[in-house]
Amino acid sequence: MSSSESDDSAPLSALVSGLPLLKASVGSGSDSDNEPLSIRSKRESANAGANRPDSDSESDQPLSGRARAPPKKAAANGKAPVPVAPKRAKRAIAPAEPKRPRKIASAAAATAPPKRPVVKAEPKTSRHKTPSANSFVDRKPLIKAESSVAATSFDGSEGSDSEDFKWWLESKDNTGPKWKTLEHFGVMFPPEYEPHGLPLLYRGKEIKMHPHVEEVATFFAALLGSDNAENKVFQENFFKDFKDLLDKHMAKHPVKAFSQCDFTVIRAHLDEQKATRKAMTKAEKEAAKKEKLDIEEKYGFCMLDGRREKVGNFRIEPPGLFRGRGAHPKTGMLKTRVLPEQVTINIGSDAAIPDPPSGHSWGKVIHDNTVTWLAMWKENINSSTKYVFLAAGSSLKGQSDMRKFDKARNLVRCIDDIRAQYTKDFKSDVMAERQRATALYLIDRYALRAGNEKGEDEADTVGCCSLRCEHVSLEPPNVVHFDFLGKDSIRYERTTEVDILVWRNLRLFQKEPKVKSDMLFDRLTPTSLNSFLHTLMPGLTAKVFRTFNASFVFQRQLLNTPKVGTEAEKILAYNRANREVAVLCNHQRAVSKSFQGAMTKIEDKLLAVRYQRQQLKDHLMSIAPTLKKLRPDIAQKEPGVTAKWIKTYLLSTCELDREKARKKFERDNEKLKEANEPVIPESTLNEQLDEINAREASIGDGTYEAELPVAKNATTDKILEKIDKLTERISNIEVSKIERDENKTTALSTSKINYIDPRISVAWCKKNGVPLEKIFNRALREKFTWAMEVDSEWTF
DNA sequence: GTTTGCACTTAGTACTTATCTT
DNA sequence: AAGATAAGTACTAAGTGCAAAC
Repeated sequence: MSSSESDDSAPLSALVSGLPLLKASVGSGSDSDNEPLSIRSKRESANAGANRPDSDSESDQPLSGRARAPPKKAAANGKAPVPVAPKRAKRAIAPAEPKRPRKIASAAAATAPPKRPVVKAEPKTSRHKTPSANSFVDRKPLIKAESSVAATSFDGSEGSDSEDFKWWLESKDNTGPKWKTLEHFGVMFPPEYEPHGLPLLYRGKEIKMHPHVEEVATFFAALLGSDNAENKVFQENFFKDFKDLLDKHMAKHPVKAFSQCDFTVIRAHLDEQKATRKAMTKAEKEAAKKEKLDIEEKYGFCMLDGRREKVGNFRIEPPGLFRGRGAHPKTGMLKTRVLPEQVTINIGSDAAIPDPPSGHSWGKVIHDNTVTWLAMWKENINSSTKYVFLAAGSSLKGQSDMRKFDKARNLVRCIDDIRAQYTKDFKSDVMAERQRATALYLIDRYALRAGNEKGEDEADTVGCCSLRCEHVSLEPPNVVHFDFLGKDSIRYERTTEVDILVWRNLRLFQKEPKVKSDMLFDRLTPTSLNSFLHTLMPGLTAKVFRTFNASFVFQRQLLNTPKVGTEAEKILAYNRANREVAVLCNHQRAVSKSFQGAMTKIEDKLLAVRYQRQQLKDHLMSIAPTLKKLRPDIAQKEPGVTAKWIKTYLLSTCELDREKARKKFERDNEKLKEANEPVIPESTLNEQLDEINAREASIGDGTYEAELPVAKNATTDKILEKIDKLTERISNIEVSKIERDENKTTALSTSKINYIDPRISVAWCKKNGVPLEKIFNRALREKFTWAMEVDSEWTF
């Protein structure tokens, strides 16, 4: 069980051994490391050597009774016939009305004084000034007046842009209103559906559809060939909604079965449209681009406390088929069109209320400055709320982002105590405490999510608190195998060694009479866990551990950056550190369709270079066999470069060379023609082709003598030099191959955007003289403006 | 204490644009 | 200059966590 045994399994080995704290080659595991690590490694070794009397049998006694307590929620997957109250089912069925008036903009302030000071004006739903009538906007120059869309916009000439405003220099707590004044242009609606009039084929017969029906058929046609369209549940849900529409709008239609529906006519039309769009002229493309920019100029910005700030998702989500992830029971259902009447606008009480689309009115207009959203509507699938927020680079988002990282950074100081606490609680006599401690260990070490309870009408995914016995299998003496679907139905699979007490606890929590579909931590909920965490550090919740560990691991991994090295090498080290974090957080992505092809290409390239090196080695051995003593590598055979491979390779070069010769011939002649000069006769090309053909024949019968990649009379030194060059190329290709393979399923962006404190990266850039643009794209630089001023010595 | 609603963060994917190869 | 590939963006689903309502 020595931790060293996992070192052979590549850079990510530390995870296998169970440590989010990866083994940095710099000061790995030594107490010279940062404070928190040293404590942790001490605990690590203490636990490893712990020779604690096996008291499980004793502690089982008082606990087993509690363990028998029925799980809060039985398996949602229907595997277990445990009687379960359909907890939230009614939520989905229940109509939206009557809604409890939990928050009425004006009344709330009067009746129950909220904790945060709320500045609210009375609703002014009726007051409809047009934005252009607004004095504020009036004073602005009409920019882009020629535009069809935006006659006015917040162009930044008044007030200041958010980027000039260094909010992070002012200390600001999280209490109080989120803004004082707020002006914006509302939301943008998707275009109305334009019927194409093309039929559905039912049992081969054309059926022209009502536009409302046709629209939905077209949604499905667009997905033909995708995984969604192949998914049974998706098909069923789609078809039910589709059929309802058919029944509603088209009397006596023959459509009965999905299997008889053929959407290919519509699909062909969609493909055609796509091709047309692709084939647009440059001017047309420019015009479309400009139109898009104009829209963004108008809706894409708002004025918040007099500053111009970017709005995030100002477009109302268009109708379509709900693409729930994983085994979502509602996937494929029709997501209906959102009308202005369903949209609530949140705006400053003194601001002009944006015009709803003509002939429509807003559902509600409120003036709630305790929230950050500009508009809101309810979506019909899960009746969840959709919001229009400011963009990631805005001051509001930036402030909460900074608070998030500061909180995680706070944990650096508390983590030793917290770990000591939960380690102690592994042995608690109180079942709930033992479960809590064990769960916290998993959250801390493996960056698991809290794991809130989920409904019957959602995909069956879990986090730490909602783990079921079936998700964890144990192997003596202390090996744990996790296998479950987490957020977005991404599989979490990991085999690891844990603290022996954790292992015994997990065994205890799984004990009969529990069955595999029972909750592992039946005495624990995210709420109870979080309220316990609050007692350890203000504001501490389960998710903070993810942020903390991600940033902490990242900073530690960056110690591997070579002190002397090229920029590329440093960036490589940076990306490796990033990847460690991504693996820790289980940030995955689908393997791209082109991956295998690209991989094969790299392998071919690698073999081709190896072949060259083999040729040189062979040559050296023949002209200077004694070199073998000095350079034993010369005698080594290149792996993969077999006689069979060589033959195939050489033959493939013939084909390529023929193609090259033809192309060159054509190109040259075209040029000559243009210059009115005599063209090269076809016979010249034929001579070249004949040569290649002859080569091909000699390869075929084995008489071919391959050309050396060096001059015939090259000295041994020259050849050795060339070999070394090839060796470097080979190792470069191999590294890129490994990188590519490791990145195949790992997404680095999520951790970079959400988990890694940007100040670590900024400090690293300053320290290593790497320009920030090399690691943060424009969006990230905008998002993290608040982090830019730290110096090179800043630490998380 | 439990349930529900709400607000906000986190997440992967589909599409678009920029850059590299050939 | 086109096609391939990588990088970046837009989109929206799916989480967390707080607090009001019951």
